[in-house]
Amino acid sequence: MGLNAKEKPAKGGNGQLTREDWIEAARAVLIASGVDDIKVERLAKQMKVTRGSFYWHFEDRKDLLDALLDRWEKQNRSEIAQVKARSGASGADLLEAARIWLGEDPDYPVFDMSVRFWARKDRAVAALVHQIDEDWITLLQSSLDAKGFDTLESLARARIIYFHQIGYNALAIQESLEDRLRLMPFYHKVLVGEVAAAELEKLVKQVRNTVAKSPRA
Amino acid sequence: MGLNAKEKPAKGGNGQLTREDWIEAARAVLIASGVDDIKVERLAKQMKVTRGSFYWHFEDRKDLLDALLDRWEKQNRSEIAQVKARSGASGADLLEAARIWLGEDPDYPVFDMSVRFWARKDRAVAALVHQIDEDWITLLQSSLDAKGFDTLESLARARIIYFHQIGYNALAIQESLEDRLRLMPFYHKVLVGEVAAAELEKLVKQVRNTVAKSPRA
DNA sequence: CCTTTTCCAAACAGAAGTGTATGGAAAGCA
DNA sequence: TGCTTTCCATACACTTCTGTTTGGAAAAGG
Repeated sequence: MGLNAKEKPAKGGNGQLTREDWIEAARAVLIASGVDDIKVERLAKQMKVTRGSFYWHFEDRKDLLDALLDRWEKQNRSEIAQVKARSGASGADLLEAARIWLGEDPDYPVFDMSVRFWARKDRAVAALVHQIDEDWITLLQSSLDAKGFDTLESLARARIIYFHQIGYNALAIQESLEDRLRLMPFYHKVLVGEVAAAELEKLVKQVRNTVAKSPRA
Repeated sequence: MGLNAKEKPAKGGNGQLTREDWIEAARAVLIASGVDDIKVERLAKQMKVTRGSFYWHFEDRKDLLDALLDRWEKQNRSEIAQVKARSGASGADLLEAARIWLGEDPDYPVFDMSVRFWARKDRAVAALVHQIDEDWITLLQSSLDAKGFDTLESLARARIIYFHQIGYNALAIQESLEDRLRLMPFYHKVLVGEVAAAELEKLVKQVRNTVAKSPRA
């Protein structure tokens, strides 16, 4: 019920559907209601074609899901790389991570959670997710190491930061960005143990700009 | 595939199946693979009866799911009440919460996450989950208030603690209890800002006992 | 012992979904 | 223009799931 009517015709340029079109539609369903609701038949109906089209672009349903997972992996690796790249000797990695988690793709948190839940039913997905998690935590830990914490405390703090973010995504909290930004100084104080008022101020402004450019639905 | 063979006959005492038997089986499936995999037919096959039995005990599939959700709610409310009850003027609420989250039911975290994901497809579930979350956070915040933090910082800390726990559950991390207990002093230091070595030591012992009594599968 | 309940089996009706085989239009190329 | 490749429609076979109906065995009550 709801969006069974006319979606955007999309159609990758001319009148034809591309592989990407299918993946994008599947991603939307994954975000909206989870892997199990990704049905070839529904997607076809939604895109106003028959399943014949799908089975030309894809081997089978699993082929589509693999492509979707691949997308998630690429996005995460890209983000990790961005954080690594943008944080030089300044040691501002945490703020860079915050920028990613707060701004960018508005419905990425839900996408992420959907993949995490999907992982419970698929060993391969689970392995990939776990690997990405390790990379994130290691990145955060090394950043905290550079700040002077000893190894074990760095690990504890890195995990708190990362788990907190995942937990926040899991709760799918609907709060205004302003409310969340208001709490950020406290978050930073607790998690990193210092204030860094100037850098925080800069971050908040940047996040506001990013969000302004990609308004919510 | 896998557990299609002979489960425990269960059968609530004599040879008959009870409503609880069905709910328990459904809970197992929910934990293993999510709501969408709770199928009347599969449950019946697993319990070696026909669906005729199910439709005698339950109105329909939704009736079963409602019962399952009710179970989750009761368990959470009970836990919140326990934490409230056991923490008197000592202000040790956080450690009480930790005891609950670490010890008790070994696969509760997964149960919890399953419900959270289920909430994405069902407004009623979402509302209930959100309400429980609010209760937990409020409880934690009031505890931190009592420790002397001002209101806004208490909220930030409460959320970090709670989100961290949920995030930990979401990642479904397979680490030994020992490893996690080893990090606890750091967690406590970061999240609460003090050490409390004595109380922590007591908690760790109690958790070990609790787990020893209910061994993992 | 006879009659209700209680609990489940069996069979029916129907929806929704996957994958395959085949044909056909329309664009691309020669 | 004729041929081939690209992309999709149509139809078929099969599986899985829900919910209903009806009947029957077996315990419970009288």
